[in-house]
Amino acid sequence: MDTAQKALMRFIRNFGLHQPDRTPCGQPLPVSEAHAMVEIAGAGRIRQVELARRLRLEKSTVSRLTANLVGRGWVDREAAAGDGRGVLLVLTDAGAAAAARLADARRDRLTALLDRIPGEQRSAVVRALQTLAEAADGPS
Amino acid sequence: MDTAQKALMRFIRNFGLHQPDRTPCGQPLPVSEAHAMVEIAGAGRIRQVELARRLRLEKSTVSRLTANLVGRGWVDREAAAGDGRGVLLVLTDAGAAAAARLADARRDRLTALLDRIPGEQRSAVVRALQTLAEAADGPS
DNA sequence: ACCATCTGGTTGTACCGTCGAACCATGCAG
DNA sequence: CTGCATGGTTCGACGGTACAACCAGATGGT
Repeated sequence: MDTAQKALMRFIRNFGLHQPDRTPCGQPLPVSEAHAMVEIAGAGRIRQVELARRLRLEKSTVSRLTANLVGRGWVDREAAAGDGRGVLLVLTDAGAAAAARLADARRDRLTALLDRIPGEQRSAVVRALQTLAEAADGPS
Repeated sequence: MDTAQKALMRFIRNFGLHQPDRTPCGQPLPVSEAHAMVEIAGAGRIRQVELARRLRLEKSTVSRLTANLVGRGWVDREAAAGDGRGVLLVLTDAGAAAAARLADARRDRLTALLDRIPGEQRSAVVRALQTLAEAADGPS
């Protein structure tokens, strides 16, 4: 459908998905780091390679990403038990607090968006988003 | 809603909106240029400043973007009639052909995505996308 | 035990994409 | 004509990603 095409592009631009650093939170946080924080917070303890898989990023990218988060004092690297190569990522206390703040900011932003949608359509839109995410889950 | 949050993030990652150069078309085209091509093709003849407004980008960004497109031989710059400052962007013949090819590739990709959605939900999802784009249209 | 291979990470290089600031030229209002 | 606003360009900086080269630890076959 052609209208879907335009709608998606319009959403991307309007919502600012194009703009690298427009993460609305206390500190202007790079988007990729925000995504990583969500994943680490959700997993509690996660292998770097697994994080790369979930974010669909190269291991080199994730390595650098992780270095940034460690630099912020939000993440600790631990040696993976039973595998001398692996690195386990864990949130520090500061990291957990930051993750909570980020979740708040993100929720605010999304709430603001959804508030502009008539109530009777809102749940349909949320469901559609889930469907879309699901559909995009498989191979490319 | 928290589920909407996760769905959106999942969609962003799964669909590869994070990855700068994953434009599926004949030539590996930078995403921003693809967006610009759509807009120019749609308008036929557009002021650079207006393009910036529609893409929600800085004029400096659009200036470079335009230079790239001109470099590809896809766009001509014309002087705006009645305003010595303005620049009018117009597609060349090659540019129009490229725009058509891009539209095809984009449609293919989106079709592939929508094909993974059960038929009875598909139209709802498309409508929801439009609603979302609409909602994200206003001030941030 | 040993070597080849695989796997997880790191570092180097390159590129895209964006912004803000400084700057220039043109238009416009008083 | 002076001062301000507007459209564009150029400069420098940085985020974000990929690929390739490399290293270290794991694994499996002989």
